[in-house]
Amino acid sequence: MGVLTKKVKGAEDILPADSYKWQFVEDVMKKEAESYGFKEIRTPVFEHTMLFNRSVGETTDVVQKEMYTFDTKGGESITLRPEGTAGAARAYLEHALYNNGLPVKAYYLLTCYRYEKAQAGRQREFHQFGMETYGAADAKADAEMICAASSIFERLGVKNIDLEINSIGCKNCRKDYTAALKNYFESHKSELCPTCLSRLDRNPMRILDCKNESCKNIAKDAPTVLGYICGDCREHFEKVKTFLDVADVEYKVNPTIVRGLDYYTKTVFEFVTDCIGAQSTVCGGGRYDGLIEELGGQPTPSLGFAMGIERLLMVLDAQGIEIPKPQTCDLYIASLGEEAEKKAFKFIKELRNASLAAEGDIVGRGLRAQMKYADKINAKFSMVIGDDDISANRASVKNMATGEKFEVPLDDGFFKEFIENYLENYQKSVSISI
RNA sequence: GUGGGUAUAGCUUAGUUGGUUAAAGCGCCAGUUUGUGGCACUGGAGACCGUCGGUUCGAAUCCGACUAUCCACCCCA
Repeated sequence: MGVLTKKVKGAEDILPADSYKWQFVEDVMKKEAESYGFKEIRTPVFEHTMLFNRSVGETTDVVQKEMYTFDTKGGESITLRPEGTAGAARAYLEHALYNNGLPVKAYYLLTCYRYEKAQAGRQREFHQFGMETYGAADAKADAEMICAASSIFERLGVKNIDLEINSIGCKNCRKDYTAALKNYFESHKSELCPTCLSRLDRNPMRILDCKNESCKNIAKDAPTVLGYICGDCREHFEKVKTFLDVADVEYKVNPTIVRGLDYYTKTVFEFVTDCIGAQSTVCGGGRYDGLIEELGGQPTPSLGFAMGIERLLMVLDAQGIEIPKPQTCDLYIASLGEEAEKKAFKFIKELRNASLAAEGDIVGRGLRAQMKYADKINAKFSMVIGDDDISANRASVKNMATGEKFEVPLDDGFFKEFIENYLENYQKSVSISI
């Protein structure tokens, strides 16, 4: 297969046979976000490279080795977004959204780009759903954010997904903690893996996240953040937990959760599962009180999360959760004979004008094959028009699920009879619900 | 960036110690006598067996390289 018919590594096609699954989960997400008072924000796929350097963090892996960065003909450095928070924060500042009153609540559904080695649950182009709140310092905002993520899983029927939370403190207490950690790991330097050795200077908190057995062993007895965070941060964290309890959201405190993007402060959380392979984090987020200020705005306590849609779909698949297939065709009209073909074509057009989904033969098949096609596309009703029917001014409509047949007139009375007597009853009997 | 696995029709796979025109199921198309789908039956299309090279009288099968893909490390959603 040549390069012309080969997709780029790490990219995926979402095919017609599967797109309904995406539409379904996206719809659940949108509805959920909107019920929490969030409105959609859409930002460009690319931003100035500096925006990500500044917000995601110069020392992070994402910025250092995973960004799709290029120079434009005008000499600007542009980067395809590796995540959604930076662009949303930029738009918040650029358009002074705070002037509409705080808090500002926004959600997004977008593609992200990271140049990583593709594997299960990790692609170079992937989709995220995310929610962001700006200008809310209270722990209730944290709890609300976590509730929103949690209820999306709940509505989709996801089981065995664990919420893990932690607090990594504010800028001040993190300084003390980082120093204590560094001190601790210095004394175990010889037992650390090479990667962790390099982390020791840059960002010792990441050592806690290492999967290497020896490092894990040392990390086990390392001082925990929770022992170092200041009074305010501690109080904030306690309040988050209290409100999660009030909302009946189950969680586990995991002191080793360290998010990989620099902007996080205080509350951090992840939803993890063991059913989709090594990339087990389906949703991650937290508070980023310093971000807006870092980008040049007024100090604005903010928070958010992002959910990987591919990973979420993998979870649904692994847990055997079936997404209802939409029944898209209301009426398939099969036709036999020249006059009948014209009549069918006209009817189909009129049904579509009335916003119904109608189809007919467009490849020149025989009656039997037309019926097979009607069955294949899962049409609700089918109808056969022959030249005889035109002179008789009657034709039969068939309910494809039950096989029942009904006579309908072939003139203007058709629409009234078909829509009112059959289609509406059918709709009621199936009653599609989310 | 480091490892490991896999590569045969659109999909899932079979192919015996190397031996003629490379199988099957699903899917697709057409038919099974007059104008009605699902079931069943019949037939058909569809594969340079990932690529290049080597061993051999002979390679889908053995060897090598490359490429693609998958999984894991790492990182993150």
